[in-house]
Amino acid sequence: METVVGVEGSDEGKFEESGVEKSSSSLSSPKQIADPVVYKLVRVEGDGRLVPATDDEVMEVEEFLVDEKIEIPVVTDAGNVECISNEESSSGKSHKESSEGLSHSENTEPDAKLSARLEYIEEMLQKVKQEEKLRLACGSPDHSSAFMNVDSQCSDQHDKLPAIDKKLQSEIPLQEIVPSSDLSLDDSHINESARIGECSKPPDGPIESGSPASVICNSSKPDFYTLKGEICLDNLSIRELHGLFRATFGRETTVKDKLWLKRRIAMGLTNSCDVSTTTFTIIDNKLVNKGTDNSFQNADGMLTEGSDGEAKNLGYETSPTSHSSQMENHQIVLGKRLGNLSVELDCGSDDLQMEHRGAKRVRKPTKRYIEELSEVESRDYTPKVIGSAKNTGQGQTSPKYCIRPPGNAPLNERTIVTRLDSLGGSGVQVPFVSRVRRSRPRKNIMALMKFDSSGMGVAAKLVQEALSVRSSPPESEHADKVLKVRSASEQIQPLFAAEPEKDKRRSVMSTIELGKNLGLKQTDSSEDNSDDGIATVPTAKGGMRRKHHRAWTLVEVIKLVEGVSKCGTGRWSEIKRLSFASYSYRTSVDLKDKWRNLLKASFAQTPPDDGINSRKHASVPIPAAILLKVRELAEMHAQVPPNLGPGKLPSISRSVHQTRSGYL
DNA sequence: CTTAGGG
DNA sequence: CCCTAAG
Repeated sequence: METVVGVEGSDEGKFEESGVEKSSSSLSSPKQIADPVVYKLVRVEGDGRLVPATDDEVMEVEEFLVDEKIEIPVVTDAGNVECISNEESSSGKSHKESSEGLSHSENTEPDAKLSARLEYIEEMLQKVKQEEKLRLACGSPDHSSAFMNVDSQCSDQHDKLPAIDKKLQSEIPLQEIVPSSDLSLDDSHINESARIGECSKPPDGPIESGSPASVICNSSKPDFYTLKGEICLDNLSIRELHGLFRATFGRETTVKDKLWLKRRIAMGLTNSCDVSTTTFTIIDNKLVNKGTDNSFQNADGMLTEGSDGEAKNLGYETSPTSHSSQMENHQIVLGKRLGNLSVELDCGSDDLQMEHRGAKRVRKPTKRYIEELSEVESRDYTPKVIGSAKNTGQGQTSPKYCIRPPGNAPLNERTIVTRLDSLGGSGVQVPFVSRVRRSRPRKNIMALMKFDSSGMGVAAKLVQEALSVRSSPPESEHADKVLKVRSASEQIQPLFAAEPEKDKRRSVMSTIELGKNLGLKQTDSSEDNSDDGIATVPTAKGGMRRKHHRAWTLVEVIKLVEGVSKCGTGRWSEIKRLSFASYSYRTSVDLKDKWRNLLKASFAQTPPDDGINSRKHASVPIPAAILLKVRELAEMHAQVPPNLGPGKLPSISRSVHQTRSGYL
């Protein structure tokens, strides 16, 4: 015992010296609550997070440390050595176990060795640092982390939580929904823990409850959380509770109900405990390479034989990277879980919750037509809600938004796309449905896909940033050009990844047909744009207008004329097939429209100008020749089928006459 | 589906 | 360009 005490003291001193104050500071500063809780659960906190709370425990640890010391050297450097370490640990463990017994309980051998301690300390320091880093990176308040640590420690030391967790898990593996959180503390806790357990599973991988840890857990009892939650929180004032709440959940709460606060906080704590426990467990069983993440884990290891090996590894040298990553994930997960929890539980009105819900409900099943009529609706209307994206939080450990798993079909993609609505300036995310050409998917589909992909990229960005940045519609063209290259390849799957930066260009597909086609027209290089620059322009007022407008290039016009001359007017589909096969965009309708315009233009021009194609105001100057041709064709066709247009003909004929006269 | 016409 | 209505 004495030895132990001495050890503790030394540890403390060391920690302080090293400047690992963080743990202590966090603990002390954030909440008074911590003290009570800590005391009960983790007494060691004050000393150092890592140090076991109880003397007995400490002793145990020391023992472990010794072992570690001995064994560690072997395992040391490998970050991945988990397995090895484990084995070793197990071997070492066996010794300890024999002496200690399986349960971490206080089987202590007063062998404390400084060297072991030192190592341990070092490890701790590293961890702490990493934690700090993470925290900073995440921007999460120290408190939370402190909490987590505390929790973890507590849980670890007592092993009660883990036990609960395990139990719950085994019992209610898939229960996600908390029926009623309000019922009783116990119930809520249970539910929560169960849920958490489940949640934790996916990210980390299948958890098995056969590990030593589980055994330990079983031995322990579930009263822990109750104690923690109720007792600790009981003493706090509302204000303190609020603070605690904030620390725990990272947000403010307006609720003044002490009970509620307590409950929630308790839950949060429990959760965190659970999480940590779970992680730990997982590690034991699965040996995730990440190595143990948190100091508490180390503590665990020390205490429990199971984690022993891991602790060792860490103590010696864990690869920082894996370490950090793990931690990050861990934290994130926790946060998410908390968030979910809060959402589910939400007794009061929290912004977060509101947001979530709001997002979910946004979608409106409106019909397309209706949509058109009412712009507002159009925006909101979305077949598939993106809400899913938001929801993703649950199972997903990944910090980023996972919009959707990549393998989805194009449709899905489209669905997924989210657009930040410029509306109101508030960065509301609205699912964006690209308006595809209803009529012709054919080749256009490709274009669409591409479009979607681009759009998606934007969307993704938006989502991530949640800023009011809107895709610049006008630039679409430019973008198109830029993308051109990519567009060619693009036709296939945009494959928007969950990754925010979707911009990444896909490897080029063999599909450069477009390029070939383009090759046909030498005239317009600009025209060759294989991709259609479809961009939807969100008009503040009218809703989104497709900016699809693709300027007709001269080549196109020429082709059109040619086609018309060949096939005649009205056989647009034919023309399209013949002359515009290469152009995916430009539907027969488009051709027709263009022709109409051309006709109009030619006629309009003709009178004033003698066929001088002065008309250059348009970006694309149409050569007189073309106009002439158009006129000619118009005339011809008009004349050819006299039946058709008695009404129409007159005008044409007249124009023709004029033209002719002028021409001739 | 394609064509023709209106917005 | 988009959207629809007709054949």
